[in-house]
Amino acid sequence: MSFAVCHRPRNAAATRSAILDAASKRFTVESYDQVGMRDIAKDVGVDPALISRYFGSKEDLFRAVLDDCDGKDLMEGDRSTFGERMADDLVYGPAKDEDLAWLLIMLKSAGSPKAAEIVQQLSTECFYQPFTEWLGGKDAPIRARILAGILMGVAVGRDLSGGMKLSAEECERMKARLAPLLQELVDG
Amino acid sequence: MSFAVCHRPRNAAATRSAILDAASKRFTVESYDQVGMRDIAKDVGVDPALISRYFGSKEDLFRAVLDDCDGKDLMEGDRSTFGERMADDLVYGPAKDEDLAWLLIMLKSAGSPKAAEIVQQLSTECFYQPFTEWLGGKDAPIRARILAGILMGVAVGRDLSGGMKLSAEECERMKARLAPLLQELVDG
DNA sequence: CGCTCTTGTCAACAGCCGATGACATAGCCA
DNA sequence: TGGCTATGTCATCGGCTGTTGACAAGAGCG
Repeated sequence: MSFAVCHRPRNAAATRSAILDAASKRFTVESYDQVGMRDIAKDVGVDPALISRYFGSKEDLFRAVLDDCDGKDLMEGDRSTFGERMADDLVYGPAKDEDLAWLLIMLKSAGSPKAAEIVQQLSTECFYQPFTEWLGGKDAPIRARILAGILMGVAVGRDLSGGMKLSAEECERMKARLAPLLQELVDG
Repeated sequence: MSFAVCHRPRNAAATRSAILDAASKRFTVESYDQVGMRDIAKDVGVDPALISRYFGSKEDLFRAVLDDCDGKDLMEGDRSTFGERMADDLVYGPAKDEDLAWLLIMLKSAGSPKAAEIVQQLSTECFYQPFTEWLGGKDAPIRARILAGILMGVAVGRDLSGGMKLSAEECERMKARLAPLLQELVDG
């Protein structure tokens, strides 16, 4: 009996990108420590050693992931519906959590000192600064921090309780409370 | 040359409590995965094996810590100054982080599946339920979740950036924005 | 074909962790 | 004093992780 394994065509750039993609997905869902090289490798269908070869170390891979996602997803929609959209993502997510990629990675990696240091180095330039500029107006840096905090915090609460555990009506009420709260911070 | 090491008197209850205390402090500052039995043992001045003996496993120790802190600290002050107090703790902490012990432990442990499961089991009974009752009024469960989320989220943001990195004046402005936001959620 | 560089795999290492069972010692009681 | 139990220590195991160097297989080219 023989199994024909489906090999991807040999292409360094493609597999590199596939690794980056798989790693990104893992890091948004699990903590830095929890994500193993072997997990990512299995996702891509590749030997773990290859990742080390391409990216050097786990830390470097993490850095590459952070460099890769620009964090602009949060700010691409209409300003006037920001609160509504985010409240929806938070309550009914993690369906469209791509918007929150940066925030979720920051969040999940807060536990590990190594990851936290990397995030600390990159978050300002890659996230807070553009987000602050997008916000604009009075106290923009402060509003940015509070907004990011709320989004992360509610996401934590959701994950910890295993999916928000609220009735359909309660979900709507939660959305109804969150949306204006967020929108007010966007508007200044 | 001989060093006279100061041994604590042999007392099971006292050392058990000392271990619990040290573990609690560790778990509020570092993530579940990051805290090692050897660290806690070193804090207390005890062999790591003793912890396993007293508490069974690391998971059981974590459970014991969670059972130990009742989470009532958040609710013991004056309701009308809740927003002010919490905003102060968040911006100028972690000086008085005892108030936030439950929240910080929940937060720090979100990364580890094992810890998250334990938190999930205990958080409702030991934290959310009393907090919700303390809040009272309309949509209390939802307001409790949002409040807990905001407190955790802003704390994450602070830790990640390494201590809020704001000027004295900006800190005051942040407090000024956070306090009413929190208070409004308390008042309903 | 034969050569060579790239792309990927395999086995193994060193380090850390939590947990275990055998051993040592302090303190109490007869 | 002699002994016994509670209390604490030590050495060690098995498992997991990131990383490394040696090896195998594919692809372009003369």
